[in-house]
Amino acid sequence: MSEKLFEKLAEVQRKLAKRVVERPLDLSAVKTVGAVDVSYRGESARAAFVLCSFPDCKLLKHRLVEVEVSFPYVPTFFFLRETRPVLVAIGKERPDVLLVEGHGKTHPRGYGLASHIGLVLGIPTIGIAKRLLRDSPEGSWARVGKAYVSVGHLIDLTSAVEIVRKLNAGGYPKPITIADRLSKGHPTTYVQS
DNA sequence: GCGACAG
DNA sequence: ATCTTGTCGC
Repeated sequence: MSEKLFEKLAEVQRKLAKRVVERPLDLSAVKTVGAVDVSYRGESARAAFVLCSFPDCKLLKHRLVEVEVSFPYVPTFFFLRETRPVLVAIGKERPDVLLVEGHGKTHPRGYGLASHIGLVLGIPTIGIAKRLLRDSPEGSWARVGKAYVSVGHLIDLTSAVEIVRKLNAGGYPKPITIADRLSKGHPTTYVQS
């Protein structure tokens, strides 16, 4: 139906991918880690943001927002659907590094949601996903527990893996799990602060 | 039979 | 993701 539009958007992705910065991140300077995840209820998206201390991973802050869905889910164009809700949930928070549910460079065009959020906010981001997409660039991901980890922006795979390992809890990064439950409204599993 | 591209 | 059913693989 809109084959032309998606080819256009794919070209934009390939272009933006070139602006992604991949470099080591000094872990000793990381004091806070943020995480975002989104769930859906009909036409509204519920996005949760959580802020945790690092490396002890204590919940410092959390926020839940509701935003109207503005784009359908189209494989490899996932970022178009979740960018808005994610940005609203993050608000003015700027964690030292942000975990994003979705891919970073492990995307057929090297530019998934995690990279997009990192580029837009200008902060280090890490992509965390449960499955790989077809045609993922070779060596662009690493498995930590059940999670596929990839570079979002302003970090390299080695640093990303190091961070995710320290946050691993039951096979998935704890901050993401908390954000996931928060977005789905499971009060008892995240209530604290 | 119905199919498998993040969520 | 969400719904939903039974169950497991080409």
